[in-house]
Amino acid sequence: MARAGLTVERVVVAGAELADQVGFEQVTVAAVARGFGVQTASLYSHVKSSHDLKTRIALYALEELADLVADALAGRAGRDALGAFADAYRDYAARHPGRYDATRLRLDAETAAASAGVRHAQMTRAILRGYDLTEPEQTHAVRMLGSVFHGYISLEAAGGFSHTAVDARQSWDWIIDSLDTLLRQGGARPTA
Amino acid sequence: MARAGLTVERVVVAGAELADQVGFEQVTVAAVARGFGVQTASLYSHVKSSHDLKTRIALYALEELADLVADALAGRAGRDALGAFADAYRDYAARHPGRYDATRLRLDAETAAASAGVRHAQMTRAILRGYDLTEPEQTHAVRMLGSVFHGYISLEAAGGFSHTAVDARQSWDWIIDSLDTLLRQGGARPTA
DNA sequence: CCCGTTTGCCTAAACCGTTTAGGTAATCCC
DNA sequence: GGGATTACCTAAACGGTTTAGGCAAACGGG
Repeated sequence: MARAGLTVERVVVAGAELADQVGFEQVTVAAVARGFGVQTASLYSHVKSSHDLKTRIALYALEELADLVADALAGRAGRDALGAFADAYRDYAARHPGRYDATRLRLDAETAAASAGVRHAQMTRAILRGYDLTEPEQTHAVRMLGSVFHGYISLEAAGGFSHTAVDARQSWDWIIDSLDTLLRQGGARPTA
Repeated sequence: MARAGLTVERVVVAGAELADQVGFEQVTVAAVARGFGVQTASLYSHVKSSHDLKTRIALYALEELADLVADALAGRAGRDALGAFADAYRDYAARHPGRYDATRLRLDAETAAASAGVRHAQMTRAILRGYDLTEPEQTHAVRMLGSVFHGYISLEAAGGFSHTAVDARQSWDWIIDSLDTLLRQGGARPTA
């Protein structure tokens, strides 16, 4: 019986590719097994469960994305860094929709703490260091940036912006410019 | 054989309640049937498929939320309206997590066009009329507001903000204040 | 009020994905 | 070359989905 040469890594990568093709939701132990021409039960030597498989795909995508973002950020600061940061996320979501979805899988606290999610948060804070914000404000700003990018990308992926004539790219740029403006003046703080 | 008196509406409402209890993902034709003490197959006279059930729950939640938002908005304008609008969403998500999740179900174009999603967009535009924005800017701003609220609520629900000491409510208020400030000055348009 | 129609719910059965248990054969290491 | 490990298998239970076909309750008209 010729072996397919499965390993956890190969299974996870195959799962990630499958996610991009058919959607993260549709990634199933059985479907991945079919891709390898192998019995479903055979994969259970490599992954504990369907949920385990999905979690591993999520962690993999999180790493991959963090690497790309780190690259995009190298040597940039201010509005330039903010734009590169945002574009890295948006590009990844466009190129790898399934993996990007995986990225949003709810992880339990300890798994999350050990994941590349931490690097994402660090990079966001690094960008904000280019602006002049007090401590609680910086946290608010981290949350705001996460919300905007995350929200925009989901809504765009869900087709939420395709009904209007205005180009999504223009809105994206306008939003980034606005955030930059806002952060430069220290956020809400203006009517002081 | 005593009839349970099922109708599409009762099935959908039961599905929505179940979603709030166990999560939208876990809503299944079989589970709803169990709730009625009825055979699974019986529900298929009322709902075409599992996907059809979920779509109907989504449309129901979208209507309900639009009604609440409309109420919250009545007689308000400016920062006041913006805050009430945002809080209506956040409250709904907190009170009915399953239904809020349903709200984000990917709908095909025609279903979306016939849904209460249209009212949501109209209300967002109504708020923005209180600020002085040119036409393309208004569309950008609609997208930005949608992104922020949507993104923030998802991230908060996913537990993304629970690792830091800073209170989520404070961030929320800071973000709304910031958006208000930003919109009052016309968005990105600063260095003119 | 009774008969025909509609409709609400049923049983049966096929299909698919998940998961566990236990087995066999290929490969690795000494 | 032999013993341990690894990769993959078969078998089987379980649960959700969905279709087909049936019976009985409710309903409306004569």
